Amino acid sequence: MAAVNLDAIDRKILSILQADGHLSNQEVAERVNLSPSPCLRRIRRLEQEGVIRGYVALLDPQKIGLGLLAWVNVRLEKHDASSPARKPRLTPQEDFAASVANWPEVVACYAMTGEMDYLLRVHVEDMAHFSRFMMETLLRHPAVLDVKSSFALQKIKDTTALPLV
Amino acid sequence: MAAVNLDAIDRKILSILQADGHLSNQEVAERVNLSPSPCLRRIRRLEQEGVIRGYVALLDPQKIGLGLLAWVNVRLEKHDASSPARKPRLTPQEDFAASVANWPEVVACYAMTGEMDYLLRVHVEDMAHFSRFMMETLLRHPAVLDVKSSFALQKIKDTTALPLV
DNA sequence: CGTGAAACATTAGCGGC
DNA sequence: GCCGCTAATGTTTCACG
Repeated sequence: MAAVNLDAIDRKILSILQADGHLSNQEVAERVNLSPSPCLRRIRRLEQEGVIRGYVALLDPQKIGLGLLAWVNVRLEKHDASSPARKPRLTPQEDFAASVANWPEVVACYAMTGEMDYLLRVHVEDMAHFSRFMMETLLRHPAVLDVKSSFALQKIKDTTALPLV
Repeated sequence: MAAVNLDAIDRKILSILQADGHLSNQEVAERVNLSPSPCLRRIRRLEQEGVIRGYVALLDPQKIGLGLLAWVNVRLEKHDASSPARKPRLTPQEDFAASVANWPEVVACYAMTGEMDYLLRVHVEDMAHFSRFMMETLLRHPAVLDVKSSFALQKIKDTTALPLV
């Protein structure tokens, strides 16, 4: 969980693989001025330490028909401890988190500071689908008290590449 | 830009590569019950059509010392058209977008509906770094009128895999 | 860390359904 | 059109210096 020590070559490897995860080890080795085997050893080490969480293909939402991107702020009911006949199996938080895991249109969900409890990133086809998701899924969830939605008008920047400190 | 026609095998390939972009073509071919060459031809076609935008390595923010994740809502000054001595080179929107591209701690930025104009996702080491980013960079930007920040307390879900409709 | 060799993967051409 | 075979080329990976 704690931060890992990285030297300059490690950081260079990470920044290369953040930009293109499909480069061959040989290509990466060339760019960091190493021969293939030590470069591969570093990459495997970074994978095992969990610095590299994995490799993925990124898709274009428009091209697969997901034309609408929304952020939804969600507030949950406060766990009412005044009259619990018996202890519920799940807190509202646990119940909500478990549901979010099964909603594919929700690609990200964070518990947040501030007025609202959760921030969700939601990809859907269009406003009709968003409306259905809200009415039939999110607002029907027993733990959900209140929601506020905003919609993306324009993407200025969106990268999976983290700054290397 | 428009959505692309995908058959069941294309969707299966995409869902496999969204989960693991490092699988060999042979492995993918096996899982979709195709021999390697037609599978590779499909993957190359999906890449060329832009359905697959690219392949990347995902890093663990904690492991590289990025312990704080913030969302920042930004409101820009309204372009004052009442007394322009001469036309400025950039609108406040263009000016802000150009700056965001150069701030590595801002990994995502969307123009949004609602009260605030932009939503930024910001990865930094800790609150001291966040404070410096705000004071010395974001709030000093001439186009920025007003900001509101929230901080991630807990990650419930965060995936790059989009739902395949 | 680098070298070399075996094992493995990618990819283009061609024939068949 | 889309599939699958084959064969040449390129890549990964490991033992060893």
